[in-house]
Amino acid sequence: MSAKATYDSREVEKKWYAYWMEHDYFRSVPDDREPYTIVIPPPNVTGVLHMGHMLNNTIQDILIRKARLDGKNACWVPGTDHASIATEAKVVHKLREQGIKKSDLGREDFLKHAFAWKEEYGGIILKQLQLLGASCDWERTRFTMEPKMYAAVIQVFVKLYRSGKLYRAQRMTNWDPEAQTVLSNEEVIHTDENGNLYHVRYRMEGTDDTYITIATSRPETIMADTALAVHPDDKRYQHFHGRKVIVPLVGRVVPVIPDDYVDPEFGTGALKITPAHDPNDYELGQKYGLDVIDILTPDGKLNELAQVAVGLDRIDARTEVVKMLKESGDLVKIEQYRTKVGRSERTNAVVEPRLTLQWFMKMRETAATALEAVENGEVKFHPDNMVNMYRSWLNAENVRDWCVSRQLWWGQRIPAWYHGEEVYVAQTAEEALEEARHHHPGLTLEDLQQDEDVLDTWFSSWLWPMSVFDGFGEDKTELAYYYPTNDLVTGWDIMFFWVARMIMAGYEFSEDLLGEEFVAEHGRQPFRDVYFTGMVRDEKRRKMSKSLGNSPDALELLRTYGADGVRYGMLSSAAAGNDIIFDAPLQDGEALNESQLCEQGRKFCNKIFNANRLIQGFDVADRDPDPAARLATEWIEARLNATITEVDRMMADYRLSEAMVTLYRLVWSDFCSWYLEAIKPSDGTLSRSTYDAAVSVFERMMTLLHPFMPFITEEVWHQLRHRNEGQDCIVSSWPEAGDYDVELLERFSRLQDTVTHVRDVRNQRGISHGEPLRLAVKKNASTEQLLGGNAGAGVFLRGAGNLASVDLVDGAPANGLPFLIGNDTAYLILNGEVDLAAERAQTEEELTRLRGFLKGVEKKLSNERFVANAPEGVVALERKKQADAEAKIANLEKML
RNA sequence: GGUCGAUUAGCUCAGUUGGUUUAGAGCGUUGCAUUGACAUUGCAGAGGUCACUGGUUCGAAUCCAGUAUCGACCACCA
Repeated sequence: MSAKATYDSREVEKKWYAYWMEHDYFRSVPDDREPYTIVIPPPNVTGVLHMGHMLNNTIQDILIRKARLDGKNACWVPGTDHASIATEAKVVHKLREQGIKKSDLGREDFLKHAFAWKEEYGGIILKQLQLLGASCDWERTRFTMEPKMYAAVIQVFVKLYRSGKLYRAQRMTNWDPEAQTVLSNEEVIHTDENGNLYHVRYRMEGTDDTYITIATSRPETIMADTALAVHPDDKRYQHFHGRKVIVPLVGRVVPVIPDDYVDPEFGTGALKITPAHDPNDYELGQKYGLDVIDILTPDGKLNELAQVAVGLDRIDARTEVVKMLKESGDLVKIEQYRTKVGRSERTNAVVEPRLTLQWFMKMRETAATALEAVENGEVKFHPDNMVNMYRSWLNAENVRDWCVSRQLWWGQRIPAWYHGEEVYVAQTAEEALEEARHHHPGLTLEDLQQDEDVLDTWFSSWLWPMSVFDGFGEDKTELAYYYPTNDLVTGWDIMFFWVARMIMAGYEFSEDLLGEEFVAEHGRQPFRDVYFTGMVRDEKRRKMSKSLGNSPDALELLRTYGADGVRYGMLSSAAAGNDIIFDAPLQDGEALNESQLCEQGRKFCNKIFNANRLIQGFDVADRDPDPAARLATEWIEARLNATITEVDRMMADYRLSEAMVTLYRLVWSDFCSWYLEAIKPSDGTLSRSTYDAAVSVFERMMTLLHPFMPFITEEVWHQLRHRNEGQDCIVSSWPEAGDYDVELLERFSRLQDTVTHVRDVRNQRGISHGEPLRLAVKKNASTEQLLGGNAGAGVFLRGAGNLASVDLVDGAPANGLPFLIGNDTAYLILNGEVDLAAERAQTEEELTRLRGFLKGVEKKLSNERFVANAPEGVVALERKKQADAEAKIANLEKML
């Protein structure tokens, strides 16, 4: 037995993690067992562990450890994502600090820097996951930019191009002027921001004082205006139809177009049309054949076409243009206005609509397939109401083609080679050349120009469940064994980015890779179940993010509460899909928050640790068990089996949080508070059979708890039986739920109620627990069953309630305080006088409550339709309620 | 503007196809307890007309409709 009364998580965690690694317990290779597979949502290679990671990796670890205990071949594949724009932004930033500009470096040198950065910082997060206890197969660690995965991406691009799903087009796209790349719609975050609505007047051509006033939030783009628009029915502006107006500052003459796109209610009812810098205006421009005048440079400055404010950043240009408009008298007024501004998810730069030439993937058909997969249950969502969000993303009206090219260097370079206007898509330059030579026999490699752009990060992530098993390589053994994976655990915020696209990839490629026969048998889906975790938010319900600085230090948390404590804390408030609120630790502890839950987890570890110390401290002798211990042992076995049954059901339904809380109560309340107290011997010596039973129950509880709290359970598991190497909790078996005696559980709970009542009486009357009292129970068939025969019940009551005697009697004893055990009368005999009046009042209060209850039940039973329609069992139950209440009332009345 | 979700004890939340003695947990709170597992503790108590209004049903926290409040997501309103 350890001398310390406090559990030291750090030492234990370090020891067991190293031990598990040494024994290769996380390792998975294909064999005869049923596989159970999870692929990690690969964190950004330069990422640092935050609360969201802790939550979702805890859940994955619980699932994988449970599967391991179930005897499956559990395989959890870890890895990192190259996160093209996020990482490139970081590298650019770092280089800038060193005075190096990305453009001065060139692609190759830049990539050298990027890889150096990756070598230095990449994978820190994976080390941090180990501190959490994550039992990933680390030998399988993958990286989305490693050669094999790079090759898979290229292969897929070529295939999709050849099947006609990829195309290149000039489109209005979201441009990040800081990263100088295009963004997908999903990478743009729209938020409400304060802005101004500028009212600017345009003079009608050929007049001196006829003006039309428009409202715009972007005055700096008026130099790119190529028209004005008004609603055709708007009386105010009908005299402008067919006329031309003059754009202030630049003097361009542009037409006024009537179009019902314009909302006459908004602003002034007149709208400037700037096709180059607004998606809607672009549409209108297309419709009316307007010029597109792009006045912005790729880094968001005004170019020569703007004529004024040239060289200024668009933000500064706005100030300048407003000043100039003021001076020219064309600025009518400025209105305060709250507007949506789109910012880049990664750089936070204000996104500019910009006409660019990009690669797109056709989504309509693919999205329909992916939607179907979830609708028909081939992929199940937990919680299942997430399907609604998924549906709204993927339905034909909302889905748009996926812009897959990015103007970055850190990523898979698009395998397209150009010869003038011609495009050759192939795995390699040589293949592209070969193809090109069909048309131009004399070409050489120098004549072909590879696309400068790389692919969207998600264009590699969507292959993850297949590419981690080298599914695109020659050898399909691994893919055929592990695919489809079982569970995917991720936040709902990347449902479209990632989950949907993996499903698309699964349906798009699995048959190619594995064959018709395989997919007919196993399906095409990349995973069968998706567990959506909630977002971890702070106390103001803001999403935790580094930029807000509102995320607690994950490593500090692990140090303070231990991995088991943190895992407990993360999970205990995290029902699937629900956001969880995580506060920074509070000094006064007034409100419950997540770190308090971690504290609770830490206390739980300590409780387990001390329960083990108690058991280890018992002496054991070969003798008959104490009757109370025998009864308590039968009971705890039944409780354990009942709990396993419950927990099994919860785990199958992905109600992990509930399962853990159920086990918490079993350990703390049932096992420690009731069972251990019941078997605790007065002389410190336990019968062997009781000791063995206690150890056996404890051991099974440790296995049940192991997926949730792996370290403490492994530690105690070993100490309990002084186990040797190789006999380890992590690879033991999940306990089977045996049959249990419901009647026993019910009987024991009546005994517990009796004890509670005795303690309550002591509390109320200030009778110390040390003072023995006597209990007399009215003798009848039911109480004889409860207390007679098996002497254990009486001994148990005597011990737990400190009663000198427990007797079955016929009459009411003197100084007896009557109360009910179930429906039966009992008397607690005090050593002094009994305050009859107070007792009477209490009894009467109880009587009133019971009579009310009985009335309700009787009303129900007197309802003929209830008796006729309700199932037999329910009616019988109501009858029993009625009989019980009547018996209780009769007993109470007699007491009075 | 559209869609989805929430509203249960002071706080944070469970409540699994409507029915098990008239709702559960943790924390907080109140009272009592301290020399051998644990004060990172034990025992006990108080605390809820399940947002509101109607409806369906023999029966509703649970299903339906409406109202109120809050939240999330999507959407091109300059």
